[in-house]
Amino acid sequence: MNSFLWPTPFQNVKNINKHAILDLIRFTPGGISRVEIAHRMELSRAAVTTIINDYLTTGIIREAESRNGHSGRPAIELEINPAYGYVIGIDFGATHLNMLAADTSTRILAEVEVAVDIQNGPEACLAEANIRLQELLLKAHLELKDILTIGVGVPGPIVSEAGMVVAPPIMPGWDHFPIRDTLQKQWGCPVSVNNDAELGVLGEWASGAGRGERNLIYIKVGTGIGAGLLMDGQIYRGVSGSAGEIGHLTIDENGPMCACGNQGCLEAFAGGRAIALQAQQAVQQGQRTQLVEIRPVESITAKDVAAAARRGDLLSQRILAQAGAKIGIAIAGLINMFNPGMVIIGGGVAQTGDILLEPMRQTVQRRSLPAATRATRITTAMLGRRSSSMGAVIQALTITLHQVAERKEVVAAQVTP
Amino acid sequence: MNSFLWPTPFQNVKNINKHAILDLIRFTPGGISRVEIAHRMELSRAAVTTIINDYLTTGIIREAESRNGHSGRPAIELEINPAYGYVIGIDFGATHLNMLAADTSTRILAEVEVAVDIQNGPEACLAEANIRLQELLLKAHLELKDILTIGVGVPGPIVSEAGMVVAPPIMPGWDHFPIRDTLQKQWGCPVSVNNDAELGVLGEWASGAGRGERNLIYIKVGTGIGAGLLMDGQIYRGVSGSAGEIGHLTIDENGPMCACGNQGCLEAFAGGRAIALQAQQAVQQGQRTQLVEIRPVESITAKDVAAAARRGDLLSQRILAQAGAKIGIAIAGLINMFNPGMVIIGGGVAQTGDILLEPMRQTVQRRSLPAATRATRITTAMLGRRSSSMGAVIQALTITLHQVAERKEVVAAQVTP
DNA sequence: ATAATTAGTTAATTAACTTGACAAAGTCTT
DNA sequence: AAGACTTTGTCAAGTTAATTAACTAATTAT
Repeated sequence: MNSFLWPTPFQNVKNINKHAILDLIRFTPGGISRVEIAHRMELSRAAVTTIINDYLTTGIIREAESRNGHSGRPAIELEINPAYGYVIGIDFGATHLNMLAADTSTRILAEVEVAVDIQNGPEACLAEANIRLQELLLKAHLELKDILTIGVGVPGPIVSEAGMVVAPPIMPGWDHFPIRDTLQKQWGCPVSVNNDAELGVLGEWASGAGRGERNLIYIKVGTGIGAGLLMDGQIYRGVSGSAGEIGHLTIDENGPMCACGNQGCLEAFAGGRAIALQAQQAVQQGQRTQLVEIRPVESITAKDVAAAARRGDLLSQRILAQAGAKIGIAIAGLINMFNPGMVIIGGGVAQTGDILLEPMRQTVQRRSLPAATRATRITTAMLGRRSSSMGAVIQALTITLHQVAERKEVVAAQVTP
Repeated sequence: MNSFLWPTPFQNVKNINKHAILDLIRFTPGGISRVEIAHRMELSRAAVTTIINDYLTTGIIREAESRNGHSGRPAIELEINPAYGYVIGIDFGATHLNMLAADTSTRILAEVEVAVDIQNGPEACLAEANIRLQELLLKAHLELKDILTIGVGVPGPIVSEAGMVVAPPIMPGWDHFPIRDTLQKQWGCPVSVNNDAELGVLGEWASGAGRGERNLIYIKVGTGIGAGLLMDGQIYRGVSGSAGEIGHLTIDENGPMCACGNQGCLEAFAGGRAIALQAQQAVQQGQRTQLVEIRPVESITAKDVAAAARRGDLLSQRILAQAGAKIGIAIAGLINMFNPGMVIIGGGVAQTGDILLEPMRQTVQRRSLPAATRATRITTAMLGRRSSSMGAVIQALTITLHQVAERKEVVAAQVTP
């Protein structure tokens, strides 16, 4: 028997089984039958039947084709009804904006990705988001009134109750700006604002590389570096929402200055801006590289470095390899401390592939406890640049679907004979 | 509204409220009344009454004196009945063995502490534990048959279902030894084996410096260095039980060799054995220190260094300060990654006090994100060397009390008139 | 065609909880 | 000091989510 340990009294949540069954249906690819639900939840088939009938009448789930097993009556697979409604997932990166439109069954209907600098401040960025949302809706053949909920990700520490960021290192002008309230008023539907790395781990867990893994770390390597933590099946945020902020781990006390004010932070070694800066300095020093073609020197970006590295530019490859090794140090620490089942590397810089990942893996191997490393697989994000926006979709669906699940079914008035 | 997120179907646990109420009573100092329970659990007073009456008839709890508030009928405080029974908590350190006897209300009745080297292997250590248990029982005026459950802590990664350690870095000869089964046979009562740092965080949370804190890290600095993690009110072990094993974080790739085979591990800088080794080498090099008095040089221990430092020995102070700074690096990492509300420093070496702690605090301050550090208090263990054995007591009580709570109350047969 | 097997439903029962009334035990007001 | 007020705890009746056990439904195996 596993030991009990609920040091904190259980938060009062009604209809636990109803909600759990809904999630079981949502997150089981290919559908799941009533018996299987009963088995997995340790409930009677009768109990499952009544709950499922309730969901069927609301239209939130539907019966799919029955998959015939080996013998006996074939089971009817249950799945989320895609036609129930639609949601939007938005990811504000430091330099990009990614938007997805999805139906209730998490199928992507349309995507929009544009370059937007988050340093332009909240008003400009949210206005841009509004324009792009219209574009996305047009592509998906939807209207704003069809949208049930919108999930939003931003690259900074969130106070989720307030729907805003506090003291974000790479979002100047956004501190305490009421992101959720502004968008909710602008669009007239529920909006949920979350940290992008957190949404990344959610997205990869629900429909990416981390399916079924209860202890998962998603590392977003972009302009900033942050980690989203899924621990024992729950997203972990810490006491003030800044858990997983690994971008400002000190890697070398005598390292380069970081935007946060400290010295030798991981981000100052391996963040997108740091990679660009190193390349620019190398060009100015006259080192041999394909990057000299880019003018002015200050316009060289991490993307350029990645592209040059893929074309065989040695300097670019060396810069990325060094960045990978530094990230590896942080990951080794994460693995020793968290002992996760999987680490997923995502974000713009990570799309460089093995040039960054190979030195990273080597550093992890060399620096972490064999006992922990053996249990941990390290992969790249399956959803690529869509990890976080997909997480935002999942989050939006979670809100919508569980709200429906809470609603008591209105039974038609019975006429006494 | 907080977002739902139960990605994994809820584990089937019956009588959640019954168990939660029991824990609420256990972990509320000074008792708690029925109304207050109803309020905290969001249950009706009537529901609480029936559950409480059930517990009262089993004798697991009792009514204490009523505390009169301001007006109205005074509430009756409920508390665990100390006379319900007794448990034992045992902590195997690397060099010491600490045992506590406690009643059901966590009051300590007796303590035994002896020097035992864990390197003597399981048979010798468990035999020694048996001898000392008799001594403890004698002191507490108890007999073995009075003991309900025994909790045991060991300094290595545990497979809790199996009750044994796997690949422990500092427990030669213990790998896969059936600790729980051996002790259970030896003593004839349920035995629970857990990691010592894990028990440390439990002990400090329940009756030490970490009361009421849902996100807590306990760091045990002794021969080995390990952390126990309490996250969102639950002990976190990771996928293979090695979460919190910070002793083998790489601090400096070119640092001294560690017993684990890697180079520059935290333990190789700041563990008890490393501190002793540094002192021995300094003496051999003829450095000025009070430690020259100890002969042979090889017998100098970390305890000697701590004692000399307190007496003003500069070399010893420098060694400890350097160790503190290295531990600070690891703690800064923990704070950035976990964003805990509190970090508690315990274990033998930590009892040195400010000589170790001050440089540690400074390093943490310098190396971690202000946003996270501001939310984190850093303290020393309130229970001192008893953190883990107290945790073992708590764990033993958890098992016993919740077992009683599971039992259906046998209602006396009703006689129909 | 019949037996065996597995899936889902129905009706009766059970257990945990809520609701609302009420008794119990105090303080506060005049 | 008497009554008003307040708060705690209990009781009885009703509600709801679940179980149990029998039953129907739809398929494969013989």
